[in-house]
Amino acid sequence: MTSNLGYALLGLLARSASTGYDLTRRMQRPLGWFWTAAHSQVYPELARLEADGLVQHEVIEGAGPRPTKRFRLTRTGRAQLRRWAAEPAARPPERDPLMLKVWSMWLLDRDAAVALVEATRAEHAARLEVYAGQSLALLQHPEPLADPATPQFAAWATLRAGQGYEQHRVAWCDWLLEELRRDRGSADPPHHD
Amino acid sequence: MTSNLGYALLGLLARSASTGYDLTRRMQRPLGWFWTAAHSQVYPELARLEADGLVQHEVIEGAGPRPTKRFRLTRTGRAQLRRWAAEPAARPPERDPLMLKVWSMWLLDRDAAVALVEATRAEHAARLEVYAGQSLALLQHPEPLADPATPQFAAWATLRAGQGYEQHRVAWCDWLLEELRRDRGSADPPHHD
DNA sequence: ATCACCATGTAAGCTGTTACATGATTAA
DNA sequence: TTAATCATGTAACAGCTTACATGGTGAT
Repeated sequence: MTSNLGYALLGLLARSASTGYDLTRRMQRPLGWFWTAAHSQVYPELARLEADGLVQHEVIEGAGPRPTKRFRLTRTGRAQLRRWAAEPAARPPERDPLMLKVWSMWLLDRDAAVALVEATRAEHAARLEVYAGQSLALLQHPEPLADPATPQFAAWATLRAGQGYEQHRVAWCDWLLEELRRDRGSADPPHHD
Repeated sequence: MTSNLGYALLGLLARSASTGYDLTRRMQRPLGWFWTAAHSQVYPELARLEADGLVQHEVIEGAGPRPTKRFRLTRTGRAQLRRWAAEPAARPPERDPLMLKVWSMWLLDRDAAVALVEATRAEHAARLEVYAGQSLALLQHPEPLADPATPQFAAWATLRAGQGYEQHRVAWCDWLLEELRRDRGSADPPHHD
């Protein structure tokens, strides 16, 4: 019954115990490259995980107006995380807002289409640079990257996937720009409103 | 105020007028490769679009127990679709269940990890074949593919993106499998529960 | 003095999924 | 006669986003 968000939190807690606040921060990067959550989602989910016996908290001294809780994985939680990680992942229903726009791109004149694709390309290229920095940081300690049983290896694998994705998007943008620019004949859109 | 789903429907109606039922079917393929919706979402959305003056319906003869409605784009709807298509697309918060599993893959023994990645690779390779078939179908009429002002060109561009994406995923799986298999020393997972 | 950071929660609203509901026509 | 297809809707629920709410400590 545990949700994807729940497993994201378990995955963070398997690395180290944290407060809800800290988990929210750790969700931003690098986990946030492929799964995000706001704190308003994190706190109720932690309560659910605790009700299911997958995590436990102890109250520690902290700065907030309410008691500060440090959560850690239980043995049950760790076992369930392992079981879930081994099951094949369900393909998510892809929802790509850019492709939705491209789907209706035939209504645009060439300049508008080119501008859209160029803006997209720039965003993906920028993300690639962020990943390159992250990559350098990981390569500072290359030993664990060779061992699939380390969390560093897992982070490395997801980063590689992110880089591959961005490279594919940049290449696609370049292809599309070439196609759009090759077309010199029909600069007019099909209908003007 | 129109949602992505609304623009998906407008994008379909810009190609041809349809009933809600037919729009639901047309959402499956090829639009469904990057945006899906169930009929329970389509009907209320069509009502909203009509309230906003972006689509209009006429009642036609049909098979259902209720009046059958054929929807078409209004001039306002077409103009709004064009405006929206030209604006840069917001990057969606990426949510990739596979990467979530990979993030916790360091808890698995090598065989389980390999099995997971192999299953993933097979799925992406299968999708590539589907796209290849779609590609052949589009290439039966190659003329409009050279003209960015045709809906065929737009469909072609999204298909190209889909192919690039699947290729990148397959390549990433192959890289990861190699990494996992190269590691012969630490076949044991870090903790057994 | 004001802002950022630590820290935890609730509430309202939107999007999307699954299930419920109806009923005619056509093909196996 | 049984199932698939055409055809349209509602309801319940899950997940996520945005906003509301509180209050202490340390830096500028």
